[in-house]
Amino acid sequence: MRQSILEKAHALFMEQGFHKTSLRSLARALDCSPGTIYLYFKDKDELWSEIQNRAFEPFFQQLSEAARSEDPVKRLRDIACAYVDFALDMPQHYELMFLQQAPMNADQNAEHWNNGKLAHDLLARTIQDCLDQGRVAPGEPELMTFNCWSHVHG
Amino acid sequence: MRQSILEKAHALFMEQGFHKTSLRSLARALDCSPGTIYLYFKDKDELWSEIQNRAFEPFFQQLSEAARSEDPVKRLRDIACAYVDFALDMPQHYELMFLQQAPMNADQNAEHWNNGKLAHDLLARTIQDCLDQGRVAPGEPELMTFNCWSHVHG
DNA sequence: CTGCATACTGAACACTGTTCAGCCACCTTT
DNA sequence: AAAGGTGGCTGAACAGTGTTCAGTATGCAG
Repeated sequence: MRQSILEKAHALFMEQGFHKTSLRSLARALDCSPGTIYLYFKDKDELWSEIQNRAFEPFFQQLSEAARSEDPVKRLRDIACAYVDFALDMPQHYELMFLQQAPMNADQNAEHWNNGKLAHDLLARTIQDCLDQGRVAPGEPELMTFNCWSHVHG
Repeated sequence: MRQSILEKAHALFMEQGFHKTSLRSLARALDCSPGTIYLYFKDKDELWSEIQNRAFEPFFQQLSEAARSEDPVKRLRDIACAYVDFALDMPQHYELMFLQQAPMNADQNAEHWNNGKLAHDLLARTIQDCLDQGRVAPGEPELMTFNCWSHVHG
């Protein structure tokens, strides 16, 4: 049941966005009552977080597969390419991850952010390596991570 | 009246965000009925757009004042500085403009986007000038505009 | 005093997320 | 076979939302 809720919700969120998808219509699409959803997710937000977090999983996987090279600079470049490839190859996933502006307010710093954080850490680590080897101009690592992130993202 | 709606809405949106601010509570804060708001704005979204667009006004002004230099490269740098200064000096405004993720879905390509577009154009023009003078590595102008934007933004 | 705009009201509609008493099928235990 | 739990699910109910619209008040022309 939990699984089928996740799948239907994924589909509906994707095609209608977060706010225009009501739990009632989701329940109707699943042939169950609205209350049922609350047996598996405490919130609409929690359901959303779960789905969004799952969307990050293949993303993170693709990024880490790309980051195999020994040379940290090349690794950085590979990650960037993987990032863009992912965004272009699976636009639905990408949209789900980022463009869908939704709650986020509640738990931007919460534990649900797993896979997103993993990806961020991967990038941060690579950059740190570059710095350690003196391969790029030195600077505040966290700041550079963000810079790279938003640079590729834009 | 229209003006006082805008002001109160601005305040409430800012301190509570878009979704947690109901038109009813806004009406209560203004000592008027919910219907009154609909005499001046056709939508909650339109009210929001209006406010967000107004928030861009001083931003654009600060940016264009910074962009006085003859040298396009220096101009580019000045714009970037002005951008960051604005974000740091007036964090409420900045938050209202960007971090508040709200409708946007409806009319991302609509006419309301005036001041935001002005700022974007200013940046695009400056970059074009840099290119024309061969002062930076050549590339797709629109893409570079976005790159710069997100780079400074991040 | 009458007519006519204008500015506003507030009840009503069709939704929303969320809760909770109660139901029903299943699995012990007696 | 009867009694008692127990977990999964229901659907009515609550409090709130954005939005609409018939109706009211106010002030200004003729």
